[in-house]
Amino acid sequence: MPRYERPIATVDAALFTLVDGGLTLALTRREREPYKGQLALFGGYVHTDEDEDTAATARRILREKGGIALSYLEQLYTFSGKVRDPRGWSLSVAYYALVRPHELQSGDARQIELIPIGKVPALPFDHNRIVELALARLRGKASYSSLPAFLLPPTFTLSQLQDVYERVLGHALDKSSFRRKIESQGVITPVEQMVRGGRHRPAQLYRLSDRHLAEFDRLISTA
Amino acid sequence: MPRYERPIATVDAALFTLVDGGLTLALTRREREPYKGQLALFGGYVHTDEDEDTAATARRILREKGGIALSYLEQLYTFSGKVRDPRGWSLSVAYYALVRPHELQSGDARQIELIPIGKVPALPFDHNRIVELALARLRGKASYSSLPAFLLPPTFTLSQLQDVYERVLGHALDKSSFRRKIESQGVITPVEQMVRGGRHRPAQLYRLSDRHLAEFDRLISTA
DNA sequence: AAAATAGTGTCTGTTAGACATTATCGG
DNA sequence: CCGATAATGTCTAACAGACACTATTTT
Repeated sequence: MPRYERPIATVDAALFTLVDGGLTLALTRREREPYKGQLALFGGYVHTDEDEDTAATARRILREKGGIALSYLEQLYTFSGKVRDPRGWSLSVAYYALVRPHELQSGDARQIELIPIGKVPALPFDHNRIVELALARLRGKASYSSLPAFLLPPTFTLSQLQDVYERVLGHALDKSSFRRKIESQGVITPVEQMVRGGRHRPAQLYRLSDRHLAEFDRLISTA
Repeated sequence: MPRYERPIATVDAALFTLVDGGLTLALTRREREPYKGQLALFGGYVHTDEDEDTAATARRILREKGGIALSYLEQLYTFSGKVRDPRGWSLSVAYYALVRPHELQSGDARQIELIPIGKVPALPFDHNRIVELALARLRGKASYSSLPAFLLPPTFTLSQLQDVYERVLGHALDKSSFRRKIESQGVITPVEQMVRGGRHRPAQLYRLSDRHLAEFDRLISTA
């Protein structure tokens, strides 16, 4: 048995969604010390009596604090050290998660604050580092996977899909190249329905071919 | 303050090197229970009084048990749960590391067992999962970065470099395409020296242009 | 000269990027 | 018919993969 004090073990989650089409971080006000009342990532202690593993901890915290159905959850990185938490040597297993906009409506609005990713304020602990890493991971995976589609409703048009990719990646994409790439990768399947709206040609609706994340054989064009 | 017991916090490291040109995993025999005497990854408790963070824990463990100078160290994933360790709810921050073959000579040979990656036996805890994930990460990064070069001496020929890439990736590469890719990415720099040996044309020696990992703008050919 | 490996050249099919064109809706 | 967005087509440059060929050493 160890002679050493066990570190504090917590889980933090960077939760992303779309608000008015823009990539948005969901934060919450801390209910306890330290930093009580401050805006921070969703986070909490590992409950060794009820959590199967740290992914379960993350899901429990988001369920308790927001009541949110996640479309994607992935472990990001584990942050650790003596100084990152005033309570002492700590270890935070960080996750990032995506939520579809219409799912977020069902969350407890009083416990969720939505901040556009360009306007994230200074956060307690090393939460700004976590957000930066989560964004980098999100952008990285967006360039070679179906990840951004998990921010959309179950069915969507190709224009909507291109728009989310552009929002996540942060730059414009060529329509023709984008469609070629997405269709050649077989990650989406047309559904028997069209969207009519506005005075223009109706758009084909699609869904993800697979409920899980699909990786492409090459990168999305960098335009 | 939490009402919950803190989980056990450990660090495990999958250490890779080359032996006779082949990718090899370095293991050690456990000095303590549980699984005392069994072959396992290098691992140990986080020492909150002396370790700056978990990367420092990993370096300390490898220093103590092997006396090894690492050429590369990267956090891999954090494994957690109630059942993975007989001592109780535990959390292992897993790392993987690369060592240059000539550096391994300086390690304590009695504490290191070298196993070709095709012949890794059943290991305690979830160490086989860690090894699999480490290999997958290593192979993934090999296809778009200078990572395999960290398994070579500071200077090397292009033939040696291609050989390590092939060993890590597990398949042959086209010589012409490989050289084009590597040289176009600017990750290596020729040094003022040639290697003469064998009855053939001497080879140009190179070194990495940067001490750090360099990523390519596209994948290495899949041949 | 022969053997062996280092290093270069060339052809071809595929793909990304740019951009133009056609299609189909609502009004 | 017009405005708007959906969807498709075309051209070109860049690149990967395959493979042939040349270069320089030792024996």
